[in-house]
Amino acid sequence: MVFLWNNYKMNTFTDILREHNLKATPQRLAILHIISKYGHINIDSLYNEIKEQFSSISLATIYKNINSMTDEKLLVEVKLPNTKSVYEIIKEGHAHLKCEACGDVEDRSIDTSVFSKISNEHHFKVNHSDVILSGICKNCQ
Amino acid sequence: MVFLWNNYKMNTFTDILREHNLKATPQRLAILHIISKYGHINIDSLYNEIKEQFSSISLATIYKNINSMTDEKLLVEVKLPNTKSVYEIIKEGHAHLKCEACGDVEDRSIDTSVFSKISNEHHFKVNHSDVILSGICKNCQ
DNA sequence: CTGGGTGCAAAGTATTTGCATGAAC
DNA sequence: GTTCATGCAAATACTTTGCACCCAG
Repeated sequence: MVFLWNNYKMNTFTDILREHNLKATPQRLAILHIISKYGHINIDSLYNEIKEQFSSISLATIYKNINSMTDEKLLVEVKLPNTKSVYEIIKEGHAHLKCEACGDVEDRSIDTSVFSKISNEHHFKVNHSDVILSGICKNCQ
Repeated sequence: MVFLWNNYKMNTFTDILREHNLKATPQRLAILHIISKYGHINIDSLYNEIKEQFSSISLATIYKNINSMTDEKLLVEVKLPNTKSVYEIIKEGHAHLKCEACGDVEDRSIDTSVFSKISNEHHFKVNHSDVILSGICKNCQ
């Protein structure tokens, strides 16, 4: 699914924001657009990219919005080893493959049966899983 | 394996530090002792606990040591959702179960075949895995 | 119109750095 | 004796907050 900077998708993000009790401001739409363009992004890169459209946007606005969207479960923070966190639009169960050479992060679907197994064996009710595999990607090998 | 504050174990940590090109200072031995006592700990708790033995220890010393021991692959940082990172002595493949109610973090061994599968299918050479399952632990249910 | 959002500047937190002294080996 | 570690204070980096103004609904 590719998100484009057009009316159809802007309306989609508008709707999504409203469903999450957030007003659809141009800054928020731009944040969502950029995140969906890259899949996941860190605060600094997001700030740099969004400044091209909103030259006077404040870093505080970025932080406030990332936090409110995260609180409303629209975004999720992915904490990565040896790098800054990235943020992405929430979606279900996938692993992150982080290349230690080029820094690139890919999403991969994952068989979650291991987790339900742990869940059952240890009577631990799993609500959310974070799986990050660090290594060397295909291109860098 | 239980680590105790006795000569045997202190010598062990002394050796481990030297094997990692680090001098075995009392502060470092205390840090390792405390980490092994709890399994994993965040910077603030570590600082508070270590002050009981070294009342004048500096936070900078904690940071420097955690960083050097992490650089030398003696410790590893575990980044957790919605909480500060904890540090633990490096050991192989285990998942972290983090209780969203009481905040406790448990280690569980994990079947890594899923990861080798991803590895093979996507030609990604996995060096390290971080698996964090967030949910509700047995006691808090 | 009303409530929430934005941008700025300032305040907080967290982490790192420089340097003189001191300890490990 | 050398080299590296410690502890302090200062610097830097990162994130949040307060407030006046503004815009989405």
